[in-house]
Amino acid sequence: MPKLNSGGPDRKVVRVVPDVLGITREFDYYVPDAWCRDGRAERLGVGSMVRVSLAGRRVGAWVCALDVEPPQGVELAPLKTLRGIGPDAEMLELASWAAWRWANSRVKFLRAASPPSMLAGVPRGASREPVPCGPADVFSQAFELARQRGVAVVRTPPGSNDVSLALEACRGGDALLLLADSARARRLGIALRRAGVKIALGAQEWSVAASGATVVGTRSAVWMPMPRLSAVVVFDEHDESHTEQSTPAWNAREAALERARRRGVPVVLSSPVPSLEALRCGPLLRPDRAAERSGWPRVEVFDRRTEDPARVGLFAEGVAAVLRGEGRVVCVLNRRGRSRLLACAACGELVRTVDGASPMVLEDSELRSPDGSEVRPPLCALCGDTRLKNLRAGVTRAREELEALVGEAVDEVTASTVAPPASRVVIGTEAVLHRLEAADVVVFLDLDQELLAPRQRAVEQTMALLARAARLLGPRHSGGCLVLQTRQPDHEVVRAVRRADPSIVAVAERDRRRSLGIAPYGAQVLVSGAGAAEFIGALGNPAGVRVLGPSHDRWLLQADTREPLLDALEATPRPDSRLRIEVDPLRV
DNA sequence: CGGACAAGCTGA
DNA sequence: CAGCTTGTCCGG
Repeated sequence: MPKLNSGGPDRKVVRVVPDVLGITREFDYYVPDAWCRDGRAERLGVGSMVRVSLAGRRVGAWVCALDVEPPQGVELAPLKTLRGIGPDAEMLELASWAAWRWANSRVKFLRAASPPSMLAGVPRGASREPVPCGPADVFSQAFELARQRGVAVVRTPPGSNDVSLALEACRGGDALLLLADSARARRLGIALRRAGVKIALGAQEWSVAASGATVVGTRSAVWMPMPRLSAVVVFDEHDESHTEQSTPAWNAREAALERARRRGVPVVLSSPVPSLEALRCGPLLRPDRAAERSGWPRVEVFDRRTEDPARVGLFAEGVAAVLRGEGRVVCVLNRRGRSRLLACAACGELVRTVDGASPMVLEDSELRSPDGSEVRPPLCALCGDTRLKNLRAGVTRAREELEALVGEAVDEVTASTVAPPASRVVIGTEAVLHRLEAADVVVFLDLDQELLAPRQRAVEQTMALLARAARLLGPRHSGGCLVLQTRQPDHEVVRAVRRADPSIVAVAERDRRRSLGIAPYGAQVLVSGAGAAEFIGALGNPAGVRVLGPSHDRWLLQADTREPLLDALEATPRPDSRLRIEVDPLRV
């Protein structure tokens, strides 16, 4: 049978994915005869990166299949250039899955899985060095469980050592170690290298990873090649840094879980405050009560309701004594957004919705909830007094007050600050907790702002913030102190850190989210952008999917399970205008 | 994505 | 009906 379409008899034909956003199809090209003579055909394989001519222009492409049967009646073109090696078959498939999972282009994930600069080939991998065995502890138990069940969650006190868990993961093969920030990844990488583990640290060492190594890095490391992958650890799995902030807003924990499932290797998720998502994946291992307690700092709570309402300022009575002591003091005041917080000037009660979950603000002489569903006259729900006081003050104002209070210079740290703070006492937004390594006292000047933030995940985000503060403070015996200024001293978050028992929050949150049908007990997708209306129209009303909105030009899709929702998104044609689809949004 | 081409609008 | 805009299709 003559092959009219293959450019000649017995020509090798490969299938490629063009590196062009907006093209989802695959195309076939034949391998030029010259490549067969000079050995390039030998090097060509699934995952090779090439250049091809497509619709008259040169574009990059990934080879996704060899020796394919092209469709009849199509005149094939030759491959133009062999550029180097790229994502292997495993990662090509994972990228396809990720495209579905986060309702976005496969090309974006293939780019993430490609080397940062072209590589001709993979260096021969050295044989594995033996990794020293640690003592049988909670970490080895975690891996034993994970090997049986696929996934295990281990609750580690804040600031616990990454190295012993990492070494446990490296036993018996190459581990994928994902951390929430690059400084910590670098530190762990260096420690492992010292311990004799062959590692690839970050994307720059893509070729090392491809030759077989333990991979240490932040979220993007989940796309690194790992021919001998044997275990996965996600450190601080609850941390929002594991989620990419721009679209596609993929999450490294979820990607790692899927990658491990496909490879049949165990995953250990570690965190001082495990997410509900993690807790649903596998059994939880906890350190004993005494060990966990010793990992959290001492907590001091200032109940702001008990103060003279007429004189209540940013700093509680008595907190000054804590601030004037020795050592580094960090004050946290998140100033994000413009939302105000009102309290009764007579009794100190916060002005909030009936369910107590959100603050209400004064608009047109009426109190309104953030979603506008609740409106009432401007009086205190508890004592009926009409005098309401705005509790908000910005970081800059607070810094001046703080300087007056402690009688020394105070530096301010926000997300845009570059210079490291030099003063003993520092004030800032939560960015300050990311900027500093250690502190003796951390004061949350307005914990209620965090707890009452109009976000679905406000409670777990506050808990994560406190865990980060606890890391700065070090274990209990080091003498650090976590100070909380709040009008909700009985809130589950406050009880949880006081008792060093994150389960208190997990249980309360689990019940709340179950009853609301939100993640991880329900799937949510946020659709926005100029093309959103058109897209929602084209989506129609798929079975099991609830379409809410628009509110602020955004639609919220909800379903009991993720799969039918994602399948519906995949099947819906994209409009030409801008469209942002966020699966499992962190803020709704 | 970006080029090709078809269908639709405008002004003489 | 040339000359232009807008829309739809398709690429190997």
